[in-house]
Amino acid sequence: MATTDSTIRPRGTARDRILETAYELFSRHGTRAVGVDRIIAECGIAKMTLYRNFPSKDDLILAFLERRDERWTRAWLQAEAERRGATPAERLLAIFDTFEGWFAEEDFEGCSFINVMLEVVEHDHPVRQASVEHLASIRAYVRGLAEAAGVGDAEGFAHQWHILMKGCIVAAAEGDRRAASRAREMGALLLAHHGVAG
Amino acid sequence: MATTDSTIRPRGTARDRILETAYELFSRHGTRAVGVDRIIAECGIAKMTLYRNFPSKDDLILAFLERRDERWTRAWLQAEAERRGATPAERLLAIFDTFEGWFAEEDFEGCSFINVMLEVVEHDHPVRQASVEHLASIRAYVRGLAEAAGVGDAEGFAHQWHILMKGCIVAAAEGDRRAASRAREMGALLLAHHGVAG
DNA sequence: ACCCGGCGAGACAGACCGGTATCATCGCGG
DNA sequence: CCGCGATGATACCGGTCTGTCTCGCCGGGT
Repeated sequence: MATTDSTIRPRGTARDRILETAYELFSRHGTRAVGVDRIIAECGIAKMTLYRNFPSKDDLILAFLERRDERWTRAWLQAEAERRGATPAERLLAIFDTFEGWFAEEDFEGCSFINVMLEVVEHDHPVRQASVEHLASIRAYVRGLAEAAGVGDAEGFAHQWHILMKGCIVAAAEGDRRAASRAREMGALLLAHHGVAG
Repeated sequence: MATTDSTIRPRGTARDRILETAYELFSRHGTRAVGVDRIIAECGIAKMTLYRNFPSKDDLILAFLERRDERWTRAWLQAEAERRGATPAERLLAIFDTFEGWFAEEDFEGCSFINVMLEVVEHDHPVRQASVEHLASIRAYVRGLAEAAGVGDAEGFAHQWHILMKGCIVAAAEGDRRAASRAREMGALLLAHHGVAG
């Protein structure tokens, strides 16, 4: 193998430790509020090591968004939806059941894709574009479920479902602890409107 | 009158010119992206004059949010809803018709209350709290319309309606130009579910 | 044995930020 | 006519940010 785990390094490569720390800090406090100095201080790594692995802070943010997609979107949200629901319609509604527990967490951090998209004001900035693309990939998952549920206009349905998701996430950030069930109720109405049995 | 308009000052008091410039810049580019240096440069006013009228930048942001409430929420959104709709239910739906034109604007700036709330991470920061309160005042207006429309749980209805509003604003920021009509359709479903004739 | 590359530590540069201090000027009221 | 308060212009201060540079260490392959 290339590298053994018996090295002095506590866990994984330097790059991975940096990305792991950045993930924690960026997701909890935002990418603008966290500086590179804090990241290197909290994972005990040299600044040059960070800049050798990531040419700029923006590149680190892009890697963070990618990891957020892997963990939050796929390994958590999609996995929970599939675990909780058997049919496509059940899985769509299970998204909001999953959100309910998420919103109740002590340190609810919100949706990083929305947060980053809104805090980067330049319309053609790569970090903003990446956030928009990651949001689109969430919507693509919803669209897949809608198609499997037999919804006619799956694309339009996915956009509407995503509006419910984003709206209740913002409401939760605002302090509404029942935002998930409120959105779920509207989701059920939307499913019924498309002739899907709830 | 206290002051004549024949003074050298082009328009209004210094405080008002500062707030006017800050309103334009903050609403279009965000409060963090715009520094006080840019504000004073663009309205041709001395820095000390700004700090004599507003003790700190945060105070200026609070005044900006107040003006945003006056202009955007009351003078624009509520006025448009009342102009376009005759009945409470029509006025609720007219919110999304009004949004449609807003989203289509070249320099669509999004909802400043959402933007500021999400960019200020400290939970007890006065600027964040003010944003949350301004959002609540929008919801209170929706609640009033819901009560007038004869909705049973007007408070819960208002929270749901507000989720649709916030969700489609975020979707519009993402680039979805049909976000308003998508939300309007769900609004009609919600009204029908509460037994209100659409 | 030796060197070399990755690494930690920290100083440093250059830019920008919010906020303060100074000084000349100008309008207006007494 | 004189003085005073508000203003404009500008320099300045301390802090923070991203990103660069240097130095010394250490471990592993040849």
